[in-house]
Amino acid sequence: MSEYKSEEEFLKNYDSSIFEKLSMTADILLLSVSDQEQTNYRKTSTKMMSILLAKRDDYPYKGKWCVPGGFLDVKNETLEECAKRVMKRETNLEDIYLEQLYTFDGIDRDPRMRVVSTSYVALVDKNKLTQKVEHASWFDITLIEEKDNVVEITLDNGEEVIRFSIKKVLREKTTDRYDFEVVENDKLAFDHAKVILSGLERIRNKVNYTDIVFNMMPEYFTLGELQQVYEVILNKKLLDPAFRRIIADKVEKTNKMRTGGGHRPSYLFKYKKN
Amino acid sequence: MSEYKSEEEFLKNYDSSIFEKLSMTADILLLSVSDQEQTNYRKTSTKMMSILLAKRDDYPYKGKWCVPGGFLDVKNETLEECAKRVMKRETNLEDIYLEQLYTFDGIDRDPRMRVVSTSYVALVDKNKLTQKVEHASWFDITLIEEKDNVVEITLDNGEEVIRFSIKKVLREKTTDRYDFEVVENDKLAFDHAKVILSGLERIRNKVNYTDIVFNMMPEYFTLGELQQVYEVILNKKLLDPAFRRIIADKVEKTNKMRTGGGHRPSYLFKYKKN
DNA sequence: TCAAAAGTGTTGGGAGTACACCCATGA
DNA sequence: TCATGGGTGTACTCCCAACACTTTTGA
Repeated sequence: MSEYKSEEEFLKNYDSSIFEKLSMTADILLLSVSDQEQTNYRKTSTKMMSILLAKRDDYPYKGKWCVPGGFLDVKNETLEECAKRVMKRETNLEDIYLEQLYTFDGIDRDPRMRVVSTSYVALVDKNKLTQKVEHASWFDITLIEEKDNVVEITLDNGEEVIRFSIKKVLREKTTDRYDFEVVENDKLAFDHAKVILSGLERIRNKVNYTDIVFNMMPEYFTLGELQQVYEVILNKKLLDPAFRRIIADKVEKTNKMRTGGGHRPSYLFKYKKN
Repeated sequence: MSEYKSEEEFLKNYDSSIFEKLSMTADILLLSVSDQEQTNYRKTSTKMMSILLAKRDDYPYKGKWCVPGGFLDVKNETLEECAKRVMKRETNLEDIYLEQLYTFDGIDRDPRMRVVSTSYVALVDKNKLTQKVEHASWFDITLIEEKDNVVEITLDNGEEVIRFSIKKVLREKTTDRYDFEVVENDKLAFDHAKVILSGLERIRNKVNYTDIVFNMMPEYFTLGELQQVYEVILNKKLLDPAFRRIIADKVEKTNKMRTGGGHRPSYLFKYKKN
């Protein structure tokens, strides 16, 4: 910032290229957990991660899907306020978990002008969603990590399937950071393939040392349901006794029970706020 | 982003308030570890974290200190390229550790116009710095966490002392996130007090589960020196045997030794790249 | 009756904590 | 000589993985 040594010099440069057609967007990676229908009356429904995507019908990305976002109103809002406004518009929800993810840019990100995008991750309990969202739809996420650092992601909303793969290239050894290179992607606009993977990894990393999952849970839940959410985020099966011990002091047993599952009923728990 | 349903509508809004006087900067939190002189010939020099600040002599922050930064050249560079350019300008260093920290904004951040700033943390081994930097100076950092979630930070470059304090207000329980409220600050421009604390916390969090410290180390170092760097970042004393076991497989013993310390000489180690 | 899930107890290994101890140096 | 830091061994604690086991339900 010390480029401008005086007010005069600053004003002289005021209309130079730093102001030229720059705009910002806040993009929201809205994640939740969905229930898959089960045929066997005994089985509990399995869960999947899901993401809200919006279908674009504007030039130049007509027909492509993207993470919901909106342009920053430069005069009137902060980036986070912008993110909340987009959330409200897309889901009619307020006061949900929102966390800044990363600021993505790239000179050719948008062919129309220079756009820098700050992305946010939002987590919701899908049951809270009442209104049917227009031009948007929830996609179930399947994520497969292959051995050569290639990640295959499949998004499925029941009607359309989006597939893309990303190669993780080691960028820096000391902190184990990777650059994401999109290998294949035909249906996602912008660099949203990268945004999605970043967000999923962020949540996965936070699961083990925070209580972040409770933002995706309803008020009352069984320990089995909670465990399933952990499992779907971590993408691996957990052992029941270990899991129960670990989350024991994070939850509070209620006297409510869930019956009707063709098996022993389970107590409902809620998040202990201490 | 689905605000613009068609190209026409998009173009109609092209010159609306989203383009009005928006600019971005990349700000660099350049951190290192300094050696304090020791009077006793036996004692090893103690270390402190240190930060590079630039003195502003431009309106409206004349006389204040700030984290070095520069405006994004909208047409020609990415934010990260901008950060690297600033690094090069301030320190003449290239290829050092650089990590995006957070995108700070706030409508009134800069009184002249709307500026959104993406901050980066850079780590260096101070010995690599050859050139004397103009208008900039290294400050030793003292950080005291008080019990009521107030953090006192003192920056000292030998001539001038900058003191500020920040209150950490719980923003969100599940992931233990805090908002920073600057309680007191007279000598730092913009919101750089917050930027500094964010960066210090980021590094501290990463110390335990990454090899990030090695970015601040010279090629050869003793285990005592390495331990001191861990201690100064974590702000607590570590036990020797435990520390040695933990970092044992991250370092490689060389046959070089450091003598002349008034005590048993120590082997020099280097980072094991595996 | 029995498959499925709820829920508990026990054991062992690996990681970190704490402490005790010896080694080598140079003013 | 001795304060100072370099360096190692060991015993203890705690957490978590793994496994075995019992309980309860509804078609």
